[in-house]
Amino acid sequence: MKGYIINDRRVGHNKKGFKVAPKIVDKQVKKTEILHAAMQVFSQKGVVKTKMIDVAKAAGIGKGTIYEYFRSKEEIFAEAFNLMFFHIETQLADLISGTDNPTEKLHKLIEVSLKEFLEHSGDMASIMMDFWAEGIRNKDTDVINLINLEQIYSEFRLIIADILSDGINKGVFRNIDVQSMAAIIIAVIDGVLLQWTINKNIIDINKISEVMFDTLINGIRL
Amino acid sequence: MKGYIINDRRVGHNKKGFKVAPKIVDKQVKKTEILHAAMQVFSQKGVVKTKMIDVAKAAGIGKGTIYEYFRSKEEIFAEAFNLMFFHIETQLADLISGTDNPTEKLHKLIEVSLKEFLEHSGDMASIMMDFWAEGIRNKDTDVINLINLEQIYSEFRLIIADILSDGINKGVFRNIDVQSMAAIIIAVIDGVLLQWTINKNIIDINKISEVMFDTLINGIRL
Amino acid sequence: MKGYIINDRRVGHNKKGFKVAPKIVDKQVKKTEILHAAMQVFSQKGVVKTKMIDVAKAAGIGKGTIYEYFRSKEEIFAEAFNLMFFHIETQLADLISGTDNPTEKLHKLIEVSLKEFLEHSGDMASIMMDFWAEGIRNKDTDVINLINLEQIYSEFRLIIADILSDGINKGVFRNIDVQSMAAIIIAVIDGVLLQWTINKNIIDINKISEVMFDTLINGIRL
Amino acid sequence: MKGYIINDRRVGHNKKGFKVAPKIVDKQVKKTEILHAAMQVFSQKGVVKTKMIDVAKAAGIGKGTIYEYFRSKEEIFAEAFNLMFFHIETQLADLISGTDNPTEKLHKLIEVSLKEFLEHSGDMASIMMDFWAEGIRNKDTDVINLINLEQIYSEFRLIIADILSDGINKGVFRNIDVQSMAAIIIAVIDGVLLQWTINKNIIDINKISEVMFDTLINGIRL
DNA sequence: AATGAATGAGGCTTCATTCAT
DNA sequence: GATGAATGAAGCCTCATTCAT
Repeated sequence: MKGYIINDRRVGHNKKGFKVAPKIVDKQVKKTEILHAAMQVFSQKGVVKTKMIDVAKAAGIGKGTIYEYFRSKEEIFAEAFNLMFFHIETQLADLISGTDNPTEKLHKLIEVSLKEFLEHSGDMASIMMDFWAEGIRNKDTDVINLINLEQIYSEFRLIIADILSDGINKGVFRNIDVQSMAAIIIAVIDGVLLQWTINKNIIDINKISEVMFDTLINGIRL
Repeated sequence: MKGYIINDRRVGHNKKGFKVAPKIVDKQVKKTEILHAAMQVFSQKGVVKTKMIDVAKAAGIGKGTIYEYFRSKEEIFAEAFNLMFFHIETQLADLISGTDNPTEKLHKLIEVSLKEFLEHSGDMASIMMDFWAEGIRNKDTDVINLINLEQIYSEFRLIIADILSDGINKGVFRNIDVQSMAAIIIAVIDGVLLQWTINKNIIDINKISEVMFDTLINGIRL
Repeated sequence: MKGYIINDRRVGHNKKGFKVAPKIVDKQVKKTEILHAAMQVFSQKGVVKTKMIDVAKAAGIGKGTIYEYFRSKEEIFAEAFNLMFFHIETQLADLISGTDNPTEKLHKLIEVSLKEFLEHSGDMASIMMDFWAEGIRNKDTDVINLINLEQIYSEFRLIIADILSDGINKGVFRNIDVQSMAAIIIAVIDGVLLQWTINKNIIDINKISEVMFDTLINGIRL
Repeated sequence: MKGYIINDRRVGHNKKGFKVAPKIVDKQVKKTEILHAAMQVFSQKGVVKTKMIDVAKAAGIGKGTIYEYFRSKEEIFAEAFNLMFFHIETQLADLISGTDNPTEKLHKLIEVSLKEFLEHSGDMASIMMDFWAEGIRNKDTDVINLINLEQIYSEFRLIIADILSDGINKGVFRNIDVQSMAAIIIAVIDGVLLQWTINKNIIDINKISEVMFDTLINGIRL
């Protein structure tokens, strides 16, 4: 984890040599406020259609003020992107750490990623889809330095691969290719979120979640 | 001759019956040419970053000429989108119709969608991801009338649900919820394509395809 | 009169020395056809909003064909403009020549210009207003060479001034400034046509025509 | 300082109560500045030929700045149009209110509308003609909502009809149709302005003004 | 530090005119 | 002669970013 969020709150020094930390903390707080406002707007209008003035209004500040905290629109996007995935990763790590049972971990993983996630933070799913779309689009441009979809997915795959390896070692799962299986599990989750984004009414997340877990476990258990 | 298409059904007659000499251009063919040029550019720069002038240059025509064939940038996008999914659907239908065995059908479905598809039309995957991203982004705007992601996904789900129902009836698959399972199968394919788009080197499509099919069949067979 | 319409139908010669008049007549005829088609469209859409393709369609010919007969859109406009005023001038001259009585002449002038004119060629009024508007707008541009609003108005004033002078000589009218009075009479007619163009329902041409003539005669009679 | 207007009521407060330093620009004043610049250009090039960049240059600002004050080119036109007629109406009302004598009122009306008006604001006449031409052309389009030539003329007719009715009641004018006469009086003024616009040298406004008033009074007095 | 007025590069689209057939 | 496909100059407008206050 690159530590995008919990990062360099450097302690500054004024001309007279005294330490001045508070100001910098304030800056960080306000930056996060703007970020949250931006995410709010992103989820409503999509990244491309979101204008700087929209973000400013949502944050209750002036348009120019944004540039005190971010270099560009792209940077806002990138930081929001990273903030979101940091949240998700943290949430997942927490839930998974609640048990030692690999099957249980997978169950939680799917449940949290789909059911809980959608029910409690539906908006987030929309933003994620949008970030994701934007991430794809920008895979060959400058933003590549700011948002690293590749790294994020690698990390997710690693987490899941670990669970699977653990399950295999414990004799719960059969000896599958954990790298591929990890990719597949992430794929299903992403794919379902996508379909849900397209039409929230047709996709019955509860049923799908259940069927997915059943099939998965049936498919990989020893 | 900037690649005009010459064909034989072009000699028109004016009101007085005299032969006239209209330019020998099949509008439909040229339209398709432009569409292919556009898709080429889309796959390289992404839809949003593709400018009309880019499409024009790629098609070897003038900027204004595009508007002889398309009303707007959005229309080009929508038609390219539909063209692509028409191709995919046709391809899938063809392959699936080659056998009566539901298991075999699923195998082909996955293989074509992933392995074959990527190997033989890698660019298409990139465009599809991009279209898809764009489709999500525009789900609440005017484009909704031109590209209907919702309908396309419904059709895909239907095709797969039919295979599954057939398998259940034939006693090959256990009695799963076919709607959910269909959504899940599509989800995996989409999700894997996504990861592949993000990093083509890490995702081993052959392995994944195999693991996916194994797990799926293991998971749903009676 | 510059003779815009009745002009140089030159007799051409082909390579072998034989006279070939017919072709040239045809050209003139077709040119006039296009002109009439153009005027039709002008009256419906206004000059600026009329596109070459509109004129072509109205004339039942191809877009490019227009350029066989006219150098530019502006030339079409100018020739249509002149054609129209030539018609009007001819009509007026005809009517006025029907009597020797100056009062009668003024009566006819007003009646033809307003009542008859509007009743029988309402469309023409619209075009005229539009031509006129366009003439004003282009008073400082190239078109000045093609349409000469200035000359046309001078000619109109001359016709009316002659009637007035005649009336003064005959002891029917008092000794007014005929130049000014001529300008005024034209002004009323133009101004009423304008108001009629703006709202055809409110302006009662019959009443106005009557009141105008009464007031005028009352105002200038000896 | 490109001609910013500085005034004293500009110190704003943000949510937290701190003073902020907004640019010292009175939006309304600047809007009017742009409007005047636009009218300047309109009078020189005509409305249609006036481009946004022309207006920007004339106002000494950037192209984009215009859009901070006006939604579109059409809106600039409409507001300039209304501003102009507001000026005229105000001027007329002022002058007419200076006396109770209907004859005197008509005299002033004509004199102001022609002589004074032209002498002191010659440019305005050109713009008015142009606005007017544009108003005619756009009588069937969207602009109808912004500039209402119809309503403006109705108001003018009403003002004049009132004067005439007053004169008739006072036994100064004979019992003419006031509606028609009002239309006619406006018509003469418009028509004379038109001819003056076409050729400023030939039209002797002083003489015409005098002749017009004489003839009118002669024509309508009891 | 905060602001929003100002800006101009850049994009889409229109349409008069050209020209190969 | 007739045609309409092709074109690109030109125009309106958007919006991220700058910067004076």
